[in-house]
Amino acid sequence: MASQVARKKIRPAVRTPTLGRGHARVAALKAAGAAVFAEKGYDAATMTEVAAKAGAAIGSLYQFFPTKELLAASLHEDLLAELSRMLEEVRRENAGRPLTALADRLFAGLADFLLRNPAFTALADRRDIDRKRKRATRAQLRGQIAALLAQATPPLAPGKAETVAIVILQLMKAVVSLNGEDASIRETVVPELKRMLQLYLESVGGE
Amino acid sequence: MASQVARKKIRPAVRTPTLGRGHARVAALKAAGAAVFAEKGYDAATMTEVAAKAGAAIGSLYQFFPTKELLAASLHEDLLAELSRMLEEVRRENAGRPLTALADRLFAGLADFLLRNPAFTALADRRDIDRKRKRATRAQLRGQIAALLAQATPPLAPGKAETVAIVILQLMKAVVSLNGEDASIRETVVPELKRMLQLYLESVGGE
Amino acid sequence: MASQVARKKIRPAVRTPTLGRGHARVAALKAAGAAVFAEKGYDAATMTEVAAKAGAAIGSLYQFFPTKELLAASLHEDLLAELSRMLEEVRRENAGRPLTALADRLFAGLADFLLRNPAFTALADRRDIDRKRKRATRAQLRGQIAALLAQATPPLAPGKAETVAIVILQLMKAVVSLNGEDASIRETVVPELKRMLQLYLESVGGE
Amino acid sequence: MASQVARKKIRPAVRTPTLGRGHARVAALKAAGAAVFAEKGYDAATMTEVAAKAGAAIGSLYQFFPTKELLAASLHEDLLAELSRMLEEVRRENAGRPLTALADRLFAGLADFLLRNPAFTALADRRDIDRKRKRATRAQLRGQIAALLAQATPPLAPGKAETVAIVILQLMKAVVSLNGEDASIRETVVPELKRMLQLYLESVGGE
DNA sequence: TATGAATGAGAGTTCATTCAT
DNA sequence: CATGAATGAACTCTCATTCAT
Repeated sequence: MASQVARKKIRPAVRTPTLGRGHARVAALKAAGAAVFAEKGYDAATMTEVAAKAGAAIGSLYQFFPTKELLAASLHEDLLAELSRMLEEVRRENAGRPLTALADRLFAGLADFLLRNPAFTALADRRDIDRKRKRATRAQLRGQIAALLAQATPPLAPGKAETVAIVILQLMKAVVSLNGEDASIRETVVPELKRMLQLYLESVGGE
Repeated sequence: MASQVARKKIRPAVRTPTLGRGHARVAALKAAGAAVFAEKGYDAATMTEVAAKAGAAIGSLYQFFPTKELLAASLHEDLLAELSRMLEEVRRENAGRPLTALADRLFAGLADFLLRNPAFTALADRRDIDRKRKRATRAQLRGQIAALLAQATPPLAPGKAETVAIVILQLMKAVVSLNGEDASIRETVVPELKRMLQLYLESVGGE
Repeated sequence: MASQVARKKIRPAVRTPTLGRGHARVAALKAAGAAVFAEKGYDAATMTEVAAKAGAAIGSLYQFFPTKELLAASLHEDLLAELSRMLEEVRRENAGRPLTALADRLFAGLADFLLRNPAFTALADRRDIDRKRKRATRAQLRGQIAALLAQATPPLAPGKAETVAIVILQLMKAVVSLNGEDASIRETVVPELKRMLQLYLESVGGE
Repeated sequence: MASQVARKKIRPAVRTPTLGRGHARVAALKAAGAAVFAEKGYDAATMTEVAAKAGAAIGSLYQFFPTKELLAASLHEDLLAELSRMLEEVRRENAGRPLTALADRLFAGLADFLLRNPAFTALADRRDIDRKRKRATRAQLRGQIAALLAQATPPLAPGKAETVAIVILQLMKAVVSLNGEDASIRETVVPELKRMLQLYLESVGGE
């Protein structure tokens, strides 16, 4: 066969299946990937384990995701899109409400999303992704949240909205990271974080 | 990479050198380890690279740290000890001051420590360390901070102090994670996080 | 890459299509195969790439050529046949002419053929084909060329003709291999090789 | 361990052993590499087979030759150097002799070298090496042979010497390629090729 | 018959760890 | 103790080939 050597690498891309059965496969592979990445983190995750968990042969996995990196990227994109949809929905349903109410809803939505998709955290925190991509991704997320916050009544100034978006995102990470703790700690601290945010927002919104 | 298997596991203990020369060696190895772990993360770090960066032979590294895991643990312990010393110092020098002042000083100290010791974050966040060890470590850190906060004037209730300690720690992580961002973002958001904390502490301390 | 193993080996035979459509398919596949083999060599060539270049599905390629080996063999045969036709034509049109004129014509014909069919070289040089097949193929080619040379005026002795055929063939390879070189080199050296051959033939023919 | 992923690839280089026993290993590995490359060609050769033939573990092979490519390159360089030494020796010992004698000696030396080092042919003919490297290598070889020829009595004009060098080299390839043939063929044709060269050189030298 | 998904042996390569010198 | 060579399991990825649709 062709040299096993690293060949030209013509920028391989995720292959979209053309046949029906392929779609199910791809879905299973993605699910398995998400599970493994979530459990072990990107580095410690193994393509072999992903394939096994999906009940597929290793070659099948590679048919659709030509590299581990691409599998991760694809997963990340999917999750990002879902998150984006969720944010848009929150925006639609809560436009015009006061800032604190907005933040409450947003907080709940984010927490729900992150808890249901632990792979997102694992993939977003990777230290070895393209700086640009990382930056772009964050900018998009922040932008969307800022836009959401800007629709409060009274409205937040755009610059302020961006800052507040970042603050909220950071608090979200805190909430998520508390997930590894005892329930008693979680149940004590999470409400405090929320309360802290509310205090902060009141001070911000009243400006 | 899915942990390269540890072939055998007899004798798991960091060897403490007896001679002065040994101490220098160990120090160099630790410094190199910290640098590499900080730069690449635990998984992607390589024992070979650590040894090389320390100007030592790979065998020499293993003489003192029989396992990658043990090197990380040793490093982590060292940093924890240093952090502990720092916290104790803050406590000594600020006992009796109001809560907000305490928090300010603590915040500054923590930020300084974490920025000077990026390896700490890399090692503390590892997903694959002994759950127990992790828990114990956190408990110790939180306890120390809680003790510090309990010495405010007026004093915080012990239970409350523990909660606040966690909140502060989480905010610290946020500050640290903002380090990868543009300076402009950092300079806008970090003060806001501080302000948020102050608002929170005022509400807590006034109880 | 150390031949990817042929899993099973039942039914090894090129399927000949019955319909017109099939013929077009096969032709496209062969053309693609020739192109890929010529560009990358047998080992580095990929069945997938061949199919892609032919605009066919991989399954379609295997329908007609159950093995990479068989595709190569089929191609090789085709080219050999074409070469044979060409030699026959040269023989017909030049019978009775002096040896040097014959050689000139032969040289031109061979060069033209090899330059138009780079796959021939790629396939003929394979180190891993059946020794017997290789030998037989060469014998045929040499025989045909010897027969051609034997028709010169004055005629060459049969044994001598065989030897001269080999010499000519070797010189042809040289000409072909010079194709990767700068034009200036090619244009200087190729005429010299021809001149050398003429000198040699004069010495041979005058015996 | 560190990501199994293709990392930065900091231009790895062949490692020279520092300890005595390493030298023996490296020699064995090179010998095995030469044997396998010669037998199967670069593509079909396997690092595993090379290691096995050297009686070494695969990791040992990679300790000194971080890639298959580098092993091949190192081997090629060695052989080139040996060839170069041989040519220099021929030059030293035959300066001033007539062109035909020179060529005779050169021919014998080259044939001997190539027959003793079949890996050279396998490695020099690789289709996938850097065009520049290939060109440079050939230029060097030709230059050295041309220099040798220029020392004939009477001397060859430099431009002509370069051309003749190429002609000789091409004839050498022919000789080598005849090695796969029956002894009877080889013994008939090789002398003819030599005779052809002599005729050519007489015509060239007499200009 | 055409299509493309599925398969899995095998290739190149890495790195934690051991051990002779 | 120091050194660096030796080891080999495990990893990512490829591709000839098969087979369900």
